[in-house]
Amino acid sequence: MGTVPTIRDVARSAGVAIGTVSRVLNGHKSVGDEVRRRVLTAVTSLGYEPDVVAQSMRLGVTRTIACATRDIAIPGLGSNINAAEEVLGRHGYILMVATTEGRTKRDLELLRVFAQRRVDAVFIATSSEDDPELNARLEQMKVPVVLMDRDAPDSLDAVLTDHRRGTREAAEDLIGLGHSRIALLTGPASTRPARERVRGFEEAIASLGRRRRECTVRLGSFSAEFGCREALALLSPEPRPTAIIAGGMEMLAGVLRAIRALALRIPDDVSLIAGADTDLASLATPAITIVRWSEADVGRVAAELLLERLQGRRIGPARRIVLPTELVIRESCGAPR
Amino acid sequence: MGTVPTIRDVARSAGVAIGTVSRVLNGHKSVGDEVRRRVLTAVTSLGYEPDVVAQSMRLGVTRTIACATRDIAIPGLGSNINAAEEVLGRHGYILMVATTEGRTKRDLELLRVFAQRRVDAVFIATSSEDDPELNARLEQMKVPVVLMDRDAPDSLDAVLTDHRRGTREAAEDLIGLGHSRIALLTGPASTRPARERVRGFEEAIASLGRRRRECTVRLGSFSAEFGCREALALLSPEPRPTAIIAGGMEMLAGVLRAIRALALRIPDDVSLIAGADTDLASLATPAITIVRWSEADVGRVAAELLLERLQGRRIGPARRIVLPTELVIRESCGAPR
DNA sequence: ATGAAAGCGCTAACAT
DNA sequence: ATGTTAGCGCTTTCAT
Repeated sequence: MGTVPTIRDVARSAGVAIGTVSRVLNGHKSVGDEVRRRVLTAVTSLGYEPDVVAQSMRLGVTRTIACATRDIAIPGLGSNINAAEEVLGRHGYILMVATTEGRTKRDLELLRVFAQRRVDAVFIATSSEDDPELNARLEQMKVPVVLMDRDAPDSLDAVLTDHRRGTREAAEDLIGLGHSRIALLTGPASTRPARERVRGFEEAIASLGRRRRECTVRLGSFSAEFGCREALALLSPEPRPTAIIAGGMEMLAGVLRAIRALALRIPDDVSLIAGADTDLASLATPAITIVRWSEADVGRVAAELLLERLQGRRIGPARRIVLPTELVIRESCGAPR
Repeated sequence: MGTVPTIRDVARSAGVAIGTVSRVLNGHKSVGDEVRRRVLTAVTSLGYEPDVVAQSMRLGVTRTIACATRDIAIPGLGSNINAAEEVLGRHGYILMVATTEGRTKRDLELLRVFAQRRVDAVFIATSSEDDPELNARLEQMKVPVVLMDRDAPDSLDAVLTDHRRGTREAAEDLIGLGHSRIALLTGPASTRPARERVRGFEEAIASLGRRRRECTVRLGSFSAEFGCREALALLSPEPRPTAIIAGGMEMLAGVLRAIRALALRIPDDVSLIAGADTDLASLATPAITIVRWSEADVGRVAAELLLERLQGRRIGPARRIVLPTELVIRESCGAPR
């Protein structure tokens, strides 16, 4: 038999009706011991595996969850997806992943693909929070959606990180050290992490009074390239910032490259605080002070929110869960010269 | 209408038969312009999205590809999956991902899940290549399988990396510098990358003559923890190795931690060469000499092999594609003291 | 306790 | 050019 066996083959081989096979496989009580045994024997001898596609069709659920992010290779995102996959997997769900490359068009395209594939839920870090069409489509989804580090549209569940507090504490630390020419580099204003970082930054530099004008904010992209380019532009001409906050998971590498290229010393020439706890941050010389949070927790919590919705344990309005950040002081900050 | 519209709803709304709707949607020529227009209007006004589950059931293909690896958060693996997802996505396939945590039991479990879900193909970096049951199941898969950096069972397509050459060149470089007490740290012998590194290493140290006995090989795990533990054990007692090759993508971080903990200097006290090109390797102080290869290429090539099989462009025997490595000399190696 | 049959949404073969 | 229908593999309702 060169073909994949179906429930019908099992039934024939066991000499029972297909309904009975189904009952055995799904653990229904009302099946005779002798019949059950025969069915199970047939199953193993044929190497039968139930067709999940057919089950999905019949049951109306796919036990599949979709996940869309900018790029899986970004340090923290792997941990995030890993963690989510782990809890989802324990409940029989499987993860479908796709990347958006930060293009809103691609978000829209993926939402459509996910709908067509009848996934049971989606979690997504959208490319932009202020695209009206994307927001509308997000709200029109027929399945639960959990936003990761995004808070619009606000009708959806979201798992957030307290970047505002993290950045505020980072800036306060720098100010405490005597800095006033501080630069914040982060992603596009259309994403919450960037906006929140700016808010936290502004809250902190308010204490600088009129000297706060010496501070700079550069928004644009979370990429290392952006970090490198902007740091280069910022640090080349005098007077240059005496401290930089690299607000994003990938950005540290870029900023570090710029600092090396200019042969600047940390923290003597420039103090540096990075977002995200990576091997690079902890093992760079000097070790880099960071705003730490757990992307694995984000993934885990997102998966749990999803499960609550899927299991009907929760039907109320959207929830937002804000996960904490922590400033980890290392050796990359000192007093300005 | 609170429910998801089906092709039947579209047909009713457009006043045609469902077969006609199907034909319009699938771009068959023999449909009148007027009718086509009516159908399309109905589709958009109802917000109809074809049910891919039903299509899969009917057509017998899911346009879904499964991917199993130890851990998505490992630096290179994200790039690998990213690249694969990108080429697969262009052809209408979507990726399902799952992690094995390096446990063979989990590989087996996933193979079964993938079979039940009727994925069209799978690519996998197995946890072990010498588990007879796993190998048997791999060969029994009814769909194309591509191995990533594994070469058993040999009836399957595989995309490999030339770790042997990479490690040989690394060791030769070290020997050229005057080292003879060289240690190689890498993963379990049940995986090809570890075995190949050992081969390359032994080829290189053969030139050492009887002094080759001073060299050490430690196999066990690709994890940073293993790297740290082994490096600690190796470097603590005298006489210690004068050079270490960290053979794995995650291992550099662990070895670096150990070296820091022992307050050793690179390259004065110990020379170091790492596998995989990470931000950490290029931005550490001193910058770390590495064996470079492209995980993104591995993912891309694997995806292309899969597509060839899926599109029937290839039916022959298994192919193995070996991707090159390159030794990138930086500042972490010097003459032994 | 078990069998028979309907039906999930779709495509393609067969009619007309 | 378009309508009708079988059937993909399964679960579940309805009989018996």
